[in-house]
Amino acid sequence: MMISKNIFLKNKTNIIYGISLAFLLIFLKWLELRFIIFNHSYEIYIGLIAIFFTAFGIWLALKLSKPKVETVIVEKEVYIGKPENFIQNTFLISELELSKRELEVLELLAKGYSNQEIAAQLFVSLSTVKAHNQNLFEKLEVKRRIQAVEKAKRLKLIA
Amino acid sequence: MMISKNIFLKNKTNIIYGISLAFLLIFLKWLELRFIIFNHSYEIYIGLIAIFFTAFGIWLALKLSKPKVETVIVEKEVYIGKPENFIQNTFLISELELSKRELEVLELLAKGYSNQEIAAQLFVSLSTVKAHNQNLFEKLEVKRRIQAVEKAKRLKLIA
DNA sequence: TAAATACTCATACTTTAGTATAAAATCACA
DNA sequence: TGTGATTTTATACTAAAGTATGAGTATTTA
Repeated sequence: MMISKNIFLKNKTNIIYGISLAFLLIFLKWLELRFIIFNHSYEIYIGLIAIFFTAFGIWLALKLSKPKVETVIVEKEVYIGKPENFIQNTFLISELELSKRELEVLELLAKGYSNQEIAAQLFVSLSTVKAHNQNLFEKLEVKRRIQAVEKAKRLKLIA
Repeated sequence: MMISKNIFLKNKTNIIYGISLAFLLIFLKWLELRFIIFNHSYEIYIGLIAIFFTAFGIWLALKLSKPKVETVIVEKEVYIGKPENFIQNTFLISELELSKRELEVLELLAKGYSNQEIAAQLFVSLSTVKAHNQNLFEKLEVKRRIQAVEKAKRLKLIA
C-alpha cells in the first residue's frame, strides 16, 4: 500500500512538473510574443532566473512551512490495576427489591462474618439476621450464604 | 482539535491560492502598463519574475511536499474485561503449602457448593472434604469457608 | 385510617459446617 | 525398601447455618 502510494506521488510529481514546465515555456513564449523580445540570451537569462527563484521558493517553502501534523491516535491498551471502578448496580438492587437492611447484612456476609457477629454489629438479634438471610436467599434465588455473596458480587450489588 | 486543524489547513491552501491568483493578475496588469506605456525597465522586470517564480516555487513546494507525519500516541484507557486478567499466584500457593486437592476443594468452595456436593464431585467422602477444609482454614488462617474464599480470591489463589 | 412494607424478635427444628482425633492408603523418592 | 508427605476415611462432638411459623412495631402510602 505504501509503495503504490509512493508511485502515485511520484507520478503526480512528474505530471505537475511537466505541467509546470509547459506553463513556464508557454509563459515565456507568451512574453516573447507579447513584448517582442528576440534576444535569445535574454530568454535564457530570464529562464534561469525563473528556475532559480522557483527553486528558491521551493526551498523557502520547505524551510519555513510548519510540519503538517497528522495526528494518529493509537489506542494503547492500558490495563487498570485496581478494580476501583466499582459501580453499584442500584437498578438491579431496586429490581430485586433488596431493602437497606438486607444490603447491610449482605455486605457483612461478604466479609465473612457469622450470623452472631452480624447481629452484634447491627445491634439486632440472631433471629433478625437469620430472617434477613432468608429473605436475601429467596430474593437472590440461592440456597447458601456463599452463593449469595458470590452472586451479589457478580451482579455488582456489593463491592 | 482535529476539526480546527483541518480548517486551518484548508484556509492555508485557500489563502495561498488566492494570493497567488491575485498576485498573478496584478502582476500581469502591472507588466502591461509598465512595459507598454513606459517601456522596458529590466531590473524591475527581472525582480518581478524573481518574485513570481519564488511564489510559484513556494506554491509548488506546498502542493507537492509530502505531509510530515507527526505521530501522536494518545494513551486511551481501555478497560479490559476483568476475568481475563487473572494470574494465579502460584508462588503464594506453594508458599502456603496448599496441595492440589486442597486447591480443588477451595475452588469448589468458592462456587458455593456444600461439603456434600464437593464430596460428590470429587468422588470422596464427606469426611475427606471436611479434612481438606480444616487444612485450608488453618493454612489460610481463617475460621470459616467464606473467609477462606474471600481471602483466596484476594490473594489471587483462585479466580 | 387502613393497608402495605420493612424491620424486628422468638421458638423449635433440621441440616450443614467445623473441631478433634485417629488411622489407613497412596505415592514420590532417596 | 523405608520414609515423609499427601490423600483418604471414620467417629463423635459442638457450633453455626438454614427452615418454618408466628407475631409485634414502625413508617409510609393510598
